[in-house]
Amino acid sequence: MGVFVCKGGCRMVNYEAKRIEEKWRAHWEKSGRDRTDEDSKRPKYYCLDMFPYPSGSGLHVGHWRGYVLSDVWSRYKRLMGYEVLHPMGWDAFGLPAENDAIKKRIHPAVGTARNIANFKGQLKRMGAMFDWDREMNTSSPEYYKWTQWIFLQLFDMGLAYRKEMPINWCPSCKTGLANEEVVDGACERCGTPVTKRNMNQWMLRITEYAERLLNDLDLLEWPDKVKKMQANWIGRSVGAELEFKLVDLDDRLKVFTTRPDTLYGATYMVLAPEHPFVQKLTTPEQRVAVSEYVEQTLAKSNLARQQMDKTKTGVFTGGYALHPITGEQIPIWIADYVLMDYGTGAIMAVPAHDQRDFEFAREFQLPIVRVIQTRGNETKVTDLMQESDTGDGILMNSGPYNGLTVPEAKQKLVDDLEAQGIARRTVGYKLRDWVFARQRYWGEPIPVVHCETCGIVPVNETDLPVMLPDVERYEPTGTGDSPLAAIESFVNTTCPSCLGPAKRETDTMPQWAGSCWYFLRFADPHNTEHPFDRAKVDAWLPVDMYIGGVEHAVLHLLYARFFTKVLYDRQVIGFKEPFTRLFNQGMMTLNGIKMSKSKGNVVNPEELVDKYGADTLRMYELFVGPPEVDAEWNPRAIEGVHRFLTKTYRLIAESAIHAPKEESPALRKLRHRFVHQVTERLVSFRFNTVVSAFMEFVTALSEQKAAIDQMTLQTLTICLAPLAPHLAEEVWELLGHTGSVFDQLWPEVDEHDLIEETAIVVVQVNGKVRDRIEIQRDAEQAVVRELALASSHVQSALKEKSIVKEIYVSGKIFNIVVR
RNA sequence: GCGGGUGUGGCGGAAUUGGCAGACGCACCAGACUUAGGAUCUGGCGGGUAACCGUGGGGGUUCGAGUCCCUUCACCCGCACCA
Repeated sequence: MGVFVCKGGCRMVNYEAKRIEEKWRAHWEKSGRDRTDEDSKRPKYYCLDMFPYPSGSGLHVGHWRGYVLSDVWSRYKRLMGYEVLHPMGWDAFGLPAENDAIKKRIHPAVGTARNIANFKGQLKRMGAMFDWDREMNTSSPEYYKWTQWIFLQLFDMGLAYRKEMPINWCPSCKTGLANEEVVDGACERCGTPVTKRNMNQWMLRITEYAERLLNDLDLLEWPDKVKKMQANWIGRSVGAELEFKLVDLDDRLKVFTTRPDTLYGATYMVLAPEHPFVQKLTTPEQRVAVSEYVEQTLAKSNLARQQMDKTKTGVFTGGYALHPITGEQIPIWIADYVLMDYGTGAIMAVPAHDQRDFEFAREFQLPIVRVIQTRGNETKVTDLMQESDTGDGILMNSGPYNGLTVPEAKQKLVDDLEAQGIARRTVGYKLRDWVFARQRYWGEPIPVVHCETCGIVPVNETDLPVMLPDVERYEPTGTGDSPLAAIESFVNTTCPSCLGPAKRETDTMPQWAGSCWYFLRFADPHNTEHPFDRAKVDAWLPVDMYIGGVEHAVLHLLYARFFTKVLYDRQVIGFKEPFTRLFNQGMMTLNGIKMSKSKGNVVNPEELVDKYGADTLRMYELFVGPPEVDAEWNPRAIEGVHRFLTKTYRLIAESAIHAPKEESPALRKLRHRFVHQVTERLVSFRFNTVVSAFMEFVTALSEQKAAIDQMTLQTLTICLAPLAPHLAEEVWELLGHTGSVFDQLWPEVDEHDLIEETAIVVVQVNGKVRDRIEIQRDAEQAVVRELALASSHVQSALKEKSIVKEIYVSGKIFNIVVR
């Protein structure tokens, strides 16, 4: 124990964080303290961090936040008697490594390995109890073999398919993107505006799972915000497909609508410019205008199509449809506000009751017919409408349906049209199938071959993994081919089916692929025969607590849920949802902006660990604010936490020597109140207030005149252990124990010790505090009243007033109402 | 536009079910110990001389509102022509 002599000659214990932390880290490593025991009789608890992409820039204090949180939680659960699985691994496929490879001519595997070593060292210095024996890396063949295996299952189930279609294309990353990766019309990674490109693509049929992905959100203890974001993204809407006959054509036009009740208000139709009917509907007079408009639309980037002021544009095709009931002719237009990949790519436009249709109708002087009489809107002169009216009401201008309510009309109209075979109830989703191929090098090769005679043939399971070959140049070709296409030894192969010559698929999987199932692999990370042993996975999963940033709300979290459901259907696992509970930690900001290397505003944890120790930084990360809220880094405030730990260390170290066995009743009360408070705040994830509870307790202890007893010191140490594990182990040893503090159990609270005999009652007059009086807890109201009225402060407030009413909240407040 | 969130001292933030607003920490001020203090310890610290006033603004319910209701403003996040 370090001791220094202060000015006055007193000897003081010195808190040597660095020495203590190195000592215990070595200790834990040697004893295997952090390894998860498969044979433990304790109940299981799986606490998982969203595993990191090992970037070159390492960790900053913002990254620490989530890892500290999960570690505190894991250690707390350990002390609560659970066998905790708290693993860590690397989401190691991805563009930065590849871009680095292009720039520096280092193989991505080399750069990635170096970054991983760096990350791992940093995480170890944090003192987190990761079970490093389970470490894994999505870019290793041992792992991606099974990612490819899962792809084969998807293929076999018909959930992976190829389709020629215009997809989102990032000209800078030179690859296709999923819908989820396009933010405000730009590439999520690099911010480059995304364009459309027609490509033959691997897709995953995630839409097939839309309904279950939506419904099963109910099973999850996730932040409402995230559930809403997913629900919103899936975007379920109930409606109907209606068929319209076309004038002079044999075909029927299908439209999707959620408002079949407004059928009589349909004054025109709109097709997406890409709609297959456009050609045949267009009359010779309109041909030029139409093809010009179609060309224009296709040339527009997504960004332009979205962000351009929403002035409606469009062209009349010259064609007409027939109203299914009245037989009236309805002109058919094309406009880019109708999207080809939603619904049927065609709509019936009801300008009176849809704002977009209204704007379009105004722009092109198309008729507007009100068919719903809404409350407070008595006008029947539809030309006077200033905007569409989407309110509820009674049908009008709708022939036999007049007088029905909106829900009645929806029901009856669809029933009637259904009877004629020209309507069908359907559900539409905003969710699109997942573009699951990237034209880049550093990813899992998609394990199929293209055979001239057999077509697309999956690689035999026994031939997995399809190894990612070494290449000379990593640059994307930009032609839509991945760099793998240039490697003949990779491309040329034999067909697993007919054994004839065939070519390998050269696209790779998107970065999300590996993270779609890594949480399963952690239960059995070294299995070479299977992706994992089902019994192990079913025993550990689902993840009890999943901690990570909210930025994955619809990307990773939706994809991982989809994979889980597929594997459940495939009977590879026995549960439908991967993550029971989710917690999103807030970001760390500096000068109000998100901390990041690229913005040049990172705070390096290494220096802080050197100066104060990891325990101080851990605790400060918690103290900085509510864990779910963004927090501004305050370089000074960490001092306060460090002072607290120094004080705590001294208090325990110095008290340890002469600590009596017997505890005083006062300390016993103090201790129980503390444990109660800290536990309550911990379980409700109010970690910032957990830290203040410690501060208050230690201050109260240091104000004690009597020596602090052993029980109190032990309790303090155990409670502190999840937050400051190194310090706790050290003082646990100083208190004379030999084992790890993490083999102890979290202290229990005796409710009896929380009850105080006396209470302070606030005396108010007309709601204003006038005095405080001490009473026996069970004092009768009459006694309290007498004491309250005896107070001189109260008396002066009562002067020349008469008492109207008295309210007594037992042991808390006595309020006298006067006039 | 739609959906969600947040507004409390100089700052970060506390405040079970409506019941003492400002816990805890930072910064600041004063003092102690010191050759010295960017160490440590003690005290103070919303505004106002006071009565009182104070949780973005206005209104309401209540004996009592940061907390509930209505209204309004500001900022943040998500979605965004999804028929």
